[in-house]
Amino acid sequence: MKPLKVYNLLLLRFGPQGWWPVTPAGGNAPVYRPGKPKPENEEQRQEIAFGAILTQNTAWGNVEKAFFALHSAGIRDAAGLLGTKPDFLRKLIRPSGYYVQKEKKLRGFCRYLCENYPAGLGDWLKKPLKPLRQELLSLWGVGPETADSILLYAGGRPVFVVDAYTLRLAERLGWPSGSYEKTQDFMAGNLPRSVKIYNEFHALIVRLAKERCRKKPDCRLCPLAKGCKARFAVV
DNA sequence: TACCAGGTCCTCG
DNA sequence: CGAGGACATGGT
Repeated sequence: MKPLKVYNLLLLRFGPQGWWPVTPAGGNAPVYRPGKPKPENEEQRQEIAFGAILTQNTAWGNVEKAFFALHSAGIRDAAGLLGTKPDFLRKLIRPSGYYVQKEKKLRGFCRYLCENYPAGLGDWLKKPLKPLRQELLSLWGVGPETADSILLYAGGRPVFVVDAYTLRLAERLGWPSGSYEKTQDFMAGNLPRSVKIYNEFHALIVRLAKERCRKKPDCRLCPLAKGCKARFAVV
């Protein structure tokens, strides 16, 4: 089964997912927003970048708790974050796990942003794609998935995001799955170069992986069962 | 209780 | 390179 077919089946079954969730003006928790695929302002772009770091190998619900604490403390952007002391910031983001590492990652990202792109993340993310991605990857704590999530969801750049779910699905469907890059190249090579599709597809894969294509897959009612190698698996 | 979650870094061989 | 371990909280 080809990627575009899978995309259409998932979209048919689940509908638009409204990624990436961001906190509305005045709110204190991120919400999904189907129909509005772009961040509306600089604050939201930065929140997406923070979320991309905080959600590393972590359940999103725990990231939401961290955002709630950050927002309750009045921290909504890089400048605010840089105004905190390490110990205090660690406490705020503690529910998201790996809080000693993540405090460093967030602060490092914010420091780099403020020092090199005072006009903001939106400005930074307009640079030419290839070197821009390399620049993100050069930051400590920003790996391929985090960089690509920032590029796609905060920057609206055409980069397909691969995650653990995508690799698992690729494996089960018989797509290239050995490494991040192999799966990413395959997806990019078999889909229109569309930010809309990259955005929605990744979100739909996460939805499918949580609902059906778990580590122990439950293939009953899976919209992809018909063309999948693992189709006989049941909880 | 044990396993898992929208990874990344470091160290070895 | 690539495999293996460390990093950590909260939900089921």
